Amino acid sequence: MLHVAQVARVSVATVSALINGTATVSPELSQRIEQAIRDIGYKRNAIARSLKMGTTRTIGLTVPHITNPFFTDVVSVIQQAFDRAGYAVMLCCTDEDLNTQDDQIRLLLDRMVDGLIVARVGDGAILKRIVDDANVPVVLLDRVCEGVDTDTVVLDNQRAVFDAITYLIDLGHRRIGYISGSFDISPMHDRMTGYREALQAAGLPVENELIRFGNFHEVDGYNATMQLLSLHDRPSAIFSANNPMVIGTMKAIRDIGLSCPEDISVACFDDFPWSDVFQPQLTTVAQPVQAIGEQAANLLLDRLAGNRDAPPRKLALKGRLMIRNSCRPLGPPLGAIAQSVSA
Amino acid sequence: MLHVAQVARVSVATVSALINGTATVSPELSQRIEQAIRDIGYKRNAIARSLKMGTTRTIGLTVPHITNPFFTDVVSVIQQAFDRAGYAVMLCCTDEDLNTQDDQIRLLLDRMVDGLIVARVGDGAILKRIVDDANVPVVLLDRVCEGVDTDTVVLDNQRAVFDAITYLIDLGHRRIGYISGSFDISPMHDRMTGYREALQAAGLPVENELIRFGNFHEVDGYNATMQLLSLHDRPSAIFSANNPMVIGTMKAIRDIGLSCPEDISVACFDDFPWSDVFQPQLTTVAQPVQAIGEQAANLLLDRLAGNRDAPPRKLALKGRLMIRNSCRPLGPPLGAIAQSVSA
DNA sequence: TGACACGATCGAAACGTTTAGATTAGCGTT
DNA sequence: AACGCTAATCTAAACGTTTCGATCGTGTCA
Repeated sequence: MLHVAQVARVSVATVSALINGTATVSPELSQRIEQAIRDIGYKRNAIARSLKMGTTRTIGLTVPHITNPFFTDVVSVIQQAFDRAGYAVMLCCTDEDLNTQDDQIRLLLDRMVDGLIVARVGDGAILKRIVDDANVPVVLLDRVCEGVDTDTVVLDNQRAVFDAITYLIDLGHRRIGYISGSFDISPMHDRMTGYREALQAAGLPVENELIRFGNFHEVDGYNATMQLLSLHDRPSAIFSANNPMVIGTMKAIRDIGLSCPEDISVACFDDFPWSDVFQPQLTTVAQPVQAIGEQAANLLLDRLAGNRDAPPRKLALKGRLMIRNSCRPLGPPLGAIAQSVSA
Repeated sequence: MLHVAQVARVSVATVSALINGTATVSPELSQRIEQAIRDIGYKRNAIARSLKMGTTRTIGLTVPHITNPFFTDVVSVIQQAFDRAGYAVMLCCTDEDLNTQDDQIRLLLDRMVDGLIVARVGDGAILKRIVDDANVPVVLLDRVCEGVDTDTVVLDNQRAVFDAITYLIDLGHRRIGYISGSFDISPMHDRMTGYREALQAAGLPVENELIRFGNFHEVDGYNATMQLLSLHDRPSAIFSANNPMVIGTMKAIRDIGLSCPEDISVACFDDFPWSDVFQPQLTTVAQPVQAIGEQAANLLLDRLAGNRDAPPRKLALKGRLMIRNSCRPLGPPLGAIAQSVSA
């Protein structure tokens, strides 16, 4: 900028005024400056600007795993929204790990992001401290957090799973296996509650041997399913609390020589683009990813626009049960059904 | 930092020296400073540091679409690699659009990223200018670019498609539909060449009516497939040049009342996690995503570590044909085969 | 005892912006 | 002709670091 000013024979202040439109500058000088900018190929240094202005026009986004299609979609929507608003997005993956997440958030705050969208954080206390320390607006995604009073976008997880399990019960299933993610984050807790309540509402027992825990990955779903399928009295249906784990479930079913839905029904949380193209077409709980991403972005953009003092806003969205053909009604001999379907 | 210095009754220079270990500071002062840092809750301002140092420890990464599972995986690998090295990653999605990509790269350069990984850029000239202007190391991914002489990681696209098409020919297919992405990026060009050469090597004609173009999205695959299937003499197999489009292909096949592989065989570029769990299990060309991501990250990290003057390195990796059951041999009546397979 | 090296600490300039406040010139009013 | 007003421009301080060179004891050696 100094260089531009010298070439245009003006002061840096005038150059700055022209670039930012913060003051009127005469036509002659404007032209000289613009010419100099073009000649030199000058680009404003955003770092210096950030230092002076105290704002980076960058936000931080942390998700557990970008390969989970739910988060992939949400990241995509959020990225687009901030792109439109002229913000850059720094993306971090926490790998479902608390320490990693902690590090990531610190990394982002060190870089002076203007705001933070955090999906699925583990520990309320740490987050709370971080949020309080750095005076930066935070939006929590897919997670409520005790003691952290900030904008939040979540799904009504409990209700969604309640509906899905009730659907299975209505089909005639009595022993329904449930594969949960680790319990220290609220969605997993709520989903499990939905499972229990659906069983109880139908007068069915909640049996611990039917409940397994995994760490969200495919391999965890695989192992959990293997355990469920080798039970003395194995379940007739399995519900997986997230998407990567259901891949493991399907692989385990295949490896053990069973098939879905003939031998065992499967449903899971989170829809994905392929679900209605391949067989079996998985019955899923679809989250409104577009809305979730947009709402989260809007909440943060609103804070960034200056609306700092509004009370925390908590948005709860509804999931939708996408009924396909991976769950079969219990009762009639299977052969007949399969025939008539494939005809 | 000034505040810390005042509280510890030392100069800012000493605080800086202690924090960075750039000079020895006596035990007493060290202790006073550390205490002050703790008391105040001081965090070094990375922006100010970046301004002074001329380095942000941040890299820019642009991909066409993060929802394409190939790019999702690559992004994930790259993110992890840079995370380990203490770099943050700014992610941009170009939406397969040239102007968008241009804007994104400018945005990233304005923010003084230390390096850039660009996947699938469209126009060589623009990129070249940008790369030359900003004196920043660039790694090209999934794309060679005429006139831009920089580190590159690509797949041997031509060979990979050649092998896939040859596989279909060996199965007895003679009329093989091909759905390409738009032609102005090198992978699409090379893949098409692989298609043509495989046909020619087998003495088969290259028929234009069997070749369709789309813009990488599901809907494009859908439309292209609809056209192919309504041909007077429709193809017995379809190869889709990318992954999202093949979803459209499968949906079109379903909507038109056909089934795969019974009525039509399907194969595509890019593997995805679900491909061997659901039916039909899609035959795909799998890219070594892990290796691609790691190599790209390593190339850039090496430049960032100071190795600026080494000549551009071009890495070409090999794809792998994952043969599953979405392509059937032509000839014998289908019933018998399906029976024996499902038994 | 003086010269000198060395280790610890500090002062101040620099990175490239923004911006408050000072300065200047031009112009109409009285 | 003196005055004040406005618009255009400039000067210089600030943002929070890093780092070069200066300063100041202190101990060592001749």
